[in-house]
Amino acid sequence: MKMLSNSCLYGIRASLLVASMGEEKKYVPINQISTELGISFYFLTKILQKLTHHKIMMSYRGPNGGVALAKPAGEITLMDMIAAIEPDHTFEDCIMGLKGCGDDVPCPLHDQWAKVRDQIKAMFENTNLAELGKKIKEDGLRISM
Amino acid sequence: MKMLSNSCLYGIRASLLVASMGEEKKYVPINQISTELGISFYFLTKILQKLTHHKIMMSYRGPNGGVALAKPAGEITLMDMIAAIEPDHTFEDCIMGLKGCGDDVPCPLHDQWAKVRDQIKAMFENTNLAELGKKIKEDGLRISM
DNA sequence: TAGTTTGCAGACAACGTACTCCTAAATATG
DNA sequence: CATATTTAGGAGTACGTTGTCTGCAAACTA
Repeated sequence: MKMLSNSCLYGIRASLLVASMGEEKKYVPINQISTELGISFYFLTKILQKLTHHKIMMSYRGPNGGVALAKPAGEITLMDMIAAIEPDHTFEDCIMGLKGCGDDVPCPLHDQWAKVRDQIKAMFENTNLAELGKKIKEDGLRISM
Repeated sequence: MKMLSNSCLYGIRASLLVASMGEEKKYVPINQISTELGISFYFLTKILQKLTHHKIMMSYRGPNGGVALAKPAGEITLMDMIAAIEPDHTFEDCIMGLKGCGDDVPCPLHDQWAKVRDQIKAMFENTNLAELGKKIKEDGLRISM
């Protein structure tokens, strides 16, 4: 069950890696990120460009250049990332794909689905990069394969 | 947020329509289903073929032919439909797309996501066509656009 | 038997996502 | 200024899903 596109997943994992690098090294080269995460350099470049366009990251060209978070990690939610990378992604759709489905004219699964859907939405809205980064460091979790 | 492919959605809605037609008219022509639901006839034909191959539906050619449920609607769950139409669909994947993520080596979102994921899975496993069809009839809900 | 209705099967086109490659622009360093 | 490094941006490829079309097989009807 694929909730998010690969682009989105790659963007989140890359941001998490940058966030976990700490402050000492301001810009992280995309080449290094792609190598550590096992993601195509060319593809990752495109995705991170979207993030810089949306002011979630900032970039710098030339030697010692790369990308860095444009805001504190605690102020970047997963929902921000999704909105930047997959702008058409919505969390309102009917699970049966019916156009007019809603609280007033619900489809047969509407009530059950709306509850679950809202949980997912809340999960993305309430999780920020700092929180995730902390878990990665403290619990020894990983964002690479 | 698209949980199921269009093929799956079309298959479910078509089955629901057939189920709601009652017993008097044994076979329902695909042409009629596609017209009522606003789905491409050619495409729907392909999808329903998958269902007949999986013995969820049965078909009959020639005049007064069409498709019909091969079992009582109460014995066909949404999960059965998904398995037949989208055989590669799994409900185990990590939401971050990480390969080895699981209860033992969880990704930062694993615990939250596993709970939601299991709810979705249960929803598909515990809902059958009879139940949905009943709601459609009694509550005046619709499966067309 | 001939013609009509219906599903079956295979090929094909259109589209979006994923991914690759190449050139240009910016920046640092000698 | 020349060269190396690194992102930016546009073009192009690969593949799966969606959707279309055509010919064929089965079944009914006259």
